[in-house]
Amino acid sequence: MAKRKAKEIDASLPTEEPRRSSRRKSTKEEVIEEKSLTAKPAKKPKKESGAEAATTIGVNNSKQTEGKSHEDDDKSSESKSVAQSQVSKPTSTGRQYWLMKAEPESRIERGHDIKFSIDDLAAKKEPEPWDGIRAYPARNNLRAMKKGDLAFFYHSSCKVPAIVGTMEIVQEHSPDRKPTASLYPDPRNSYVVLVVSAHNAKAPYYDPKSKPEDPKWSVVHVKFRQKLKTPVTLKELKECHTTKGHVLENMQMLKLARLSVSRVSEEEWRFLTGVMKKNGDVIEN
DNA sequence: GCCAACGTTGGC
DNA sequence: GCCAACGTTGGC
Repeated sequence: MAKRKAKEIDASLPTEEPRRSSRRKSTKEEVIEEKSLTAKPAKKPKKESGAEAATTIGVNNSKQTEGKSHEDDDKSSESKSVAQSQVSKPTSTGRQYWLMKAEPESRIERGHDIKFSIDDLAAKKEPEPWDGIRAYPARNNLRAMKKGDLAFFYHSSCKVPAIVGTMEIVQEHSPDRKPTASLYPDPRNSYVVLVVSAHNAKAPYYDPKSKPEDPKWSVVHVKFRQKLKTPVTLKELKECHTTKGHVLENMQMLKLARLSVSRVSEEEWRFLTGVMKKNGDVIEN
């Protein structure tokens, strides 16, 4: 995310998380509490911490039925465009690896700044929900994540696109429909706090098709692990990718450039962490 | 169900 | 800001 994720396509079940799309009329979910804070507007784009929001505003949590399947994956329309997801082959350790993109520079999406960098993640004290994923393939990858999996944190849409750190999946997918609060600029020189969710038309990731009863988008919660002293740039990744027979020849994020949440094979993970070590970073693992 | 138009992502 | 890639939409 940033979880902005990008959009990917794919199918599978609903999870939740709103992002953009058409409009639906919002229902009561959007509670709006107004407080004028002089604070600054919300920060992270894609993700937003639910916890934080919840406390700020205790709003509808009532429904959250998250129980409903997390598994359904495909409802036809959702599954039609599938991304080629390489089937996940179990790794020797049983742990899976991923690469998740976020935008470290400010960018406004539906009136909301989506910026989210490795430093922003590092500053979090609580598990961070990775939200904003609005493409099925990416969402499917989120749903395939298991607690304990590791992921590279990638900075996209910035001067030097690169893998800049690592994080751990600490909570498997859940609907993105939890109430989350965001601050929106108000004409009166203050900010309005709204409960944001996929079902709120004013939310940056609003998606009219995501119904509370059947969450379409999901989030996973991640925890910061480390920030690289020396990022592994997209440029380097591409050089490997285009080298015949290279370990990164089939790396998903390079084949599907627009996929914001991609799978990293064990071999790719080892190769890349090896590069990081050569660069002088200590990779805990 | 096909496909052209359109929109978005994201590197450059 | 441009543009290529690619997903989505919507008419037929």
